[in-house]
Amino acid sequence: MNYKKVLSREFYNRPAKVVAREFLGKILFHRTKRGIISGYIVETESYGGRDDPASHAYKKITPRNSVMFGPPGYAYVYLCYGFYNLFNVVTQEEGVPSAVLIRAVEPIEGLDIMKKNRKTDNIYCLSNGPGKLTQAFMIGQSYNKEPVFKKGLLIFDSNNTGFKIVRKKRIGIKLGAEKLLRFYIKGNKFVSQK
DNA sequence: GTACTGATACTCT
DNA sequence: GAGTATCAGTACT
Repeated sequence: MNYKKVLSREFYNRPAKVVAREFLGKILFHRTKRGIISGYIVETESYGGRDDPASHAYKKITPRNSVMFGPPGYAYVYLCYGFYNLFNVVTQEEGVPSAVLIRAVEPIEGLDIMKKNRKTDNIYCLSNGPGKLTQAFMIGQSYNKEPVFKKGLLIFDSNNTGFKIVRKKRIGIKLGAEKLLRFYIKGNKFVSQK
């Protein structure tokens, strides 16, 4: 597998919905002690801004959501329902709360590691959901507030562009659910929901 | 195939 | 104390 360049800080310094859209087809990459894990990003959701009631940063800054107010290109890992970590990347300039949730990934490398992490041999169940992909990729709380443009957890550019993008409603939220801020690759089998 | 439920722990009020 | 950006398992049709 050839990896092109790592996405720069500037890539993230744009509105979340733009980054969310451009994330599709890019490569999530994690260098771990057990080997390299990587996959194409096939599904994302955009959060943030003062006008988005579904965003954690909608009301005000708190210790938990403070990363979203920080500079772009940093990870925001959040524990949901007690045991699932959700992986976001902060976008837009410092002071503007916004982030992109990575919802699903198509595995490229590290299939064996993912299968062990997820305790299944079904490749379609390894990373087709936000909680699942953090398990498969071994992304935990320790990555919260860590940059994704250096070190071991990275997002690479790719020339995987031959696909159509579908825009849909976001999933699992109550407020702001009507906004079309979920993006996924049309026809991809690793998308969590159609 | 769809519908409902319980597990679980952390954050903010 | 209430709510939560989920998932897997079970019970149905």
